[in-house]
Amino acid sequence: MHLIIAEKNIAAQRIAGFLSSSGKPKTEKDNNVSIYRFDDKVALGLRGHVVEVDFEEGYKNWRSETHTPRTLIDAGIIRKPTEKKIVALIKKLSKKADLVTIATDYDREGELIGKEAYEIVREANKKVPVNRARFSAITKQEISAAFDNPAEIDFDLAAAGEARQEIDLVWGASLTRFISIAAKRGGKNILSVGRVQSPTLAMIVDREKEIGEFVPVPYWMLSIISEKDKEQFEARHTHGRFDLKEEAESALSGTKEPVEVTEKKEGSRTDKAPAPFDTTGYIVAASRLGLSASNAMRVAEDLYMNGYISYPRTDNTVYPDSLDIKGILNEIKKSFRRDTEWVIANIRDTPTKGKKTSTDHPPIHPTGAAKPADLDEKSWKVYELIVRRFLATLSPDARWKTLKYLLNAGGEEYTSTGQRLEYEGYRMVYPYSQAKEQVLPDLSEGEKLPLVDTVLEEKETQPPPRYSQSKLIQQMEELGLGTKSTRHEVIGKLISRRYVEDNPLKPTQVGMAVTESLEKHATLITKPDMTKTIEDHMEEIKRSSRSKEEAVNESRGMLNQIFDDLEKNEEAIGEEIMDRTAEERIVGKCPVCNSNLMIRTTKGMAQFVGCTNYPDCSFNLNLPSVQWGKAIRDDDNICDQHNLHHVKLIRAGARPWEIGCPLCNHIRSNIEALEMMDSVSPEIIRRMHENHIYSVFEISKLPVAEIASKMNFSDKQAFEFKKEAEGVLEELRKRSEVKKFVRKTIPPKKGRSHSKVSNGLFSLGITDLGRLSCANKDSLKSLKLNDEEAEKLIFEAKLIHNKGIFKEVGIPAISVNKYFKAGFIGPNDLSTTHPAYLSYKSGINIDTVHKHVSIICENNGIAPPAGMSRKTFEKGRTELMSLKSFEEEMLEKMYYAGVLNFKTLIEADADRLAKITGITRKKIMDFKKEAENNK
DNA sequence: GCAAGGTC
Repeated sequence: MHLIIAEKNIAAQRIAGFLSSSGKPKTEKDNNVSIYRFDDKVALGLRGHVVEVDFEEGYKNWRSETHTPRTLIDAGIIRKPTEKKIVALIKKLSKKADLVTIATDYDREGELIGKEAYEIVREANKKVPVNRARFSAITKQEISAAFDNPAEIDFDLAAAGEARQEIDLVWGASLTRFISIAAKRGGKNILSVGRVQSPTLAMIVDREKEIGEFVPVPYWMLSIISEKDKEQFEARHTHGRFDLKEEAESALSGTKEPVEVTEKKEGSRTDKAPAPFDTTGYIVAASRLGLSASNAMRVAEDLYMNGYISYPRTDNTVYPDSLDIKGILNEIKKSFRRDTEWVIANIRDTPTKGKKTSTDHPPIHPTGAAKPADLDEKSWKVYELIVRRFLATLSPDARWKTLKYLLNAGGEEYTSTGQRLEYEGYRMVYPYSQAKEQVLPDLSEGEKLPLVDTVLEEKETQPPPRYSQSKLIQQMEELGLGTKSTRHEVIGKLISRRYVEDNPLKPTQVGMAVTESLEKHATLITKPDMTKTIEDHMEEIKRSSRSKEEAVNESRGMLNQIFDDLEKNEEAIGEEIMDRTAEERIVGKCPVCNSNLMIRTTKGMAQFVGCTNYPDCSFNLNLPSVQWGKAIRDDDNICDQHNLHHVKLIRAGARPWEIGCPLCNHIRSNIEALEMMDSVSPEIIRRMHENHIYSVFEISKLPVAEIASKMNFSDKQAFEFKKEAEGVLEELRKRSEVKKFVRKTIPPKKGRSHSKVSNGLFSLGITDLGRLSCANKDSLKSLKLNDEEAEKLIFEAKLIHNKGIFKEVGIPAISVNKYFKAGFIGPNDLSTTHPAYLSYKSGINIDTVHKHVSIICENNGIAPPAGMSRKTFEKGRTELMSLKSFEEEMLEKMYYAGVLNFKTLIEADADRLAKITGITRKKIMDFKKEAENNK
């Protein structure tokens, strides 16, 4: 059997299709991995890398005393499977194989992925021959050729890839750990460092600095408006930019009618049809359609998976000769008939070419016809873009006619340029670039025209713009940072680490602080040059003029030197970062003491804005807890009234929640509770706010004397005011108990949210669990609860409420639970049931039961039943059990009826006892007689 | 818990 291993499932499927004699391989699933069988061959797809590098055992703990971040540099490196099912399947199939062909992508990483598969094959089968098929596109022609002329795995090329992996791991992991620990950050807040991400972040930080340091310089532009045959046109002064206003003004005053045409230049310009799409080119074009880099890649991936376009991750901008361009045109003609026919009729000699050729995949092009109805709106826009780009690369260049006039007005020289599309060319089918026609009237040299207007504009030089995602990706590509598949992910990583934010990209304080620390102490990792060096070394490894070990060890040496410096400065680095990031949490000045107000989080989940002068100043403002998102300062918005930065809560996968000004928010969220206090009026609220008191809670915490002086109250008034606040707090506490209870007890339904039910209860006057526990079932109908739910709500409330009462009088929770379990859920159940029965049912011994019953009775003003010792109780039980034909289960019934020994049996009324216990009167009479005799 | 690189 011949085993064929491709880089991914789809590739395996298509390769099998091209190689099979019938054209229809048999698809099977083995442990959820697809395999394709045909002609005694099996094709199987990997999922890219199926193993990953990691450190050997013993380096898991970040804060280990012995295995510090530095020790990672020389730690042993292992490779461990990440796709266990695929690895197992390869082993299983290898055992039966008599030939294995590695058919991974034709690039360095593909060679490494292939070598990984080779190692797995070898583990299971030492002898089977393994060869390598190389192809640049999965077309019938290339695949057949590759399998007809198989080659060998290039182990040197794979080793080059391994060197890259090991260097990235060692640098990334050791520096990430070091800087995170120095800045005391863990969990989700770690500070990551890497060969690609750190230089990328540095680019964004550098740009931000340039913008910050930019000093705008004013300049002046002068132009005139003239006309011919009522058609106006504009001309600019040939001096261009005037740096001095006086010069511009003197040129303006020198400008006089008539405007004379001194020169006319006509020409033409070729407007080249665009090159085929590689990944970067595609992302840039898609961003003009409003797609972010990661969205663009996701949509393209989806189109690829459905067979509409070719593989979207490619560095190639030159169509390979094997590409069946006519075939593709025929296919897309189904969806773009007119455009395709035009292209076929006007096709250029050879398709356009870009600057980059590579062996991995062809440029992105359509592979199948889609109709708008097959795709969602966004996918269709992208598909159309890719089809039109493909058509454009086969279309003739466009041509523009250009026209330039030189004009003289009173000795001042002006110029006007125009252009007109002479031949549309590729623009017929590719309407995405917005070059505009600029039409000028037809003038001849020597012609004199009127001066309609003059325009003197003051302008300013502009700072460079922040990077957009697509611009950054282009820049990364230029510097060799990342790959076609990872560049957009790197940006995502910087955002999720909170190093950068917004679009265009802006660094945060954390991003800047980390970059500056690294630039100071580990410059190498912040520069694109590191990637270049690694590339050079990889090239040498590939040519076997350097060994992998040599390259990795050289890199380790450099990293060790860096750590000499880092470890010396660990404390300073940590403090620098922590100081800088603290700044990001300051929202403004404390209205009480004018210190800084800062966003803080307690050890639990609570977040608030508090004064940095605490405990001397206790001013603080509540924020929603972390579960709603992490509170961060909104740099762009400041409250007009309180002069504080707005705050927003950010949470992965959710839109930011704009809290607005934290003080306004605090006032807003406390006003309702304040208004529950009878003595609160708008005037009182005004006085409170003046003294920075905003909530009922704050009133309850203030000393009476302070309330009196701040609010201008008498001591008695202040005392009452505080008491009232405490009352409201208690009321609120009970309400929140009810809310919590409702959430726990009743499942939410459409139109009946938890808060609707709670608020409904409040409006019925049911504001605590006690009231709910004795509510009428029917009165809850208005809350859209069915009978069963209303009953449940009341019953559960009773349980909780009564538990509270039991607890209050001093019955321990363990006993209460036993009573509840036995079905005694209220104080009345205890006071009206015989202690013997209570004890029997609950399993609590009689002394204890008696104590509990006495407590309840005392509290209700009832005389407690006579006491009974455990010994007496047990003796009575033995007596009853000794009766002839007395059965165990009768005990329960007797206890229930208050019969617990011979004495009480003899005293009991036989008829009543028979009725309660359901035991026949005759039997009871027998028992009574026997008891009498044995007394 | 860390990188960058594949792929989903």
